[in-house]
Amino acid sequence: MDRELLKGSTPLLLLSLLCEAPMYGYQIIETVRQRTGGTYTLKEGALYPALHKLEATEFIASYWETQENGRERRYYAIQPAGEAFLAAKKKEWDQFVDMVQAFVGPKA
Amino acid sequence: MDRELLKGSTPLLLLSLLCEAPMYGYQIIETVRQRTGGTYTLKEGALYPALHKLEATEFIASYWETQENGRERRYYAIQPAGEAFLAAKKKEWDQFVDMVQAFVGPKA
DNA sequence: TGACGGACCTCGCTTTGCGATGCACATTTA
DNA sequence: TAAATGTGCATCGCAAAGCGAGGTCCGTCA
Repeated sequence: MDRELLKGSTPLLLLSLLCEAPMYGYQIIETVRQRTGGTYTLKEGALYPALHKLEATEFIASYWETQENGRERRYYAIQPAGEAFLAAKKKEWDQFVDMVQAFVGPKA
Repeated sequence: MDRELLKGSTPLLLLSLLCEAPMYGYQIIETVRQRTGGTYTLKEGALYPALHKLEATEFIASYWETQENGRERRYYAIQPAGEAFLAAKKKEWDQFVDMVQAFVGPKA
């Protein structure tokens, strides 16, 4: 998968996922990898900065949770502002797809 | 339109357009602007470098043509290798759209 | 003890679009 | 005739974002 295509779609993916349930970083990577059958492996160098940026703008919030074995995980949960932003981003995404498809033709 | 989304889709757009007919730079910009109803204005700073790169890899070829009034235009035409590349890119694009839609849900 | 995997993160590089700017010449308008 | 607009090419420095690589800590299991 051409990485350049991914640019800009990461926040959309992240917010969509977190809209289902709060998740922690490693879990997000694994979920994406599994759901795409391995075609898309979200990289840590892309994930964490994106997550932190989303948190800085208060579209998501994070909290640490301790597991039974004593280890910690940082969970991220979507916030109301994040849901609104997600809705807007999704609209933009649909427009974008329509636009490109107007040039390359619809999916074969 | 979020410019980050555009990244990576420019070669796809360009090759798709040139697959219809040879075009010159300014014409490409105008065509895109008109077909999208103004929502997407391809910028010169994005267009020319992309065009030149496509030419360097021999996916497209260029030639100068003199108009009746004496002015010159640089036309770009798709090459066989470019058509093959376009087909591959389009497949990748379809996959990409499917992938994202698997997360955000289908178009409303 | 040592390897593996879970889990967090950062840093420098590259790519790419954008905004600004520049140049040259034709046509239109004041 | 002079100025403004439009056509047409192009480059430069900047910002954003993904990537690869690297780093740290800790639990588990052989």
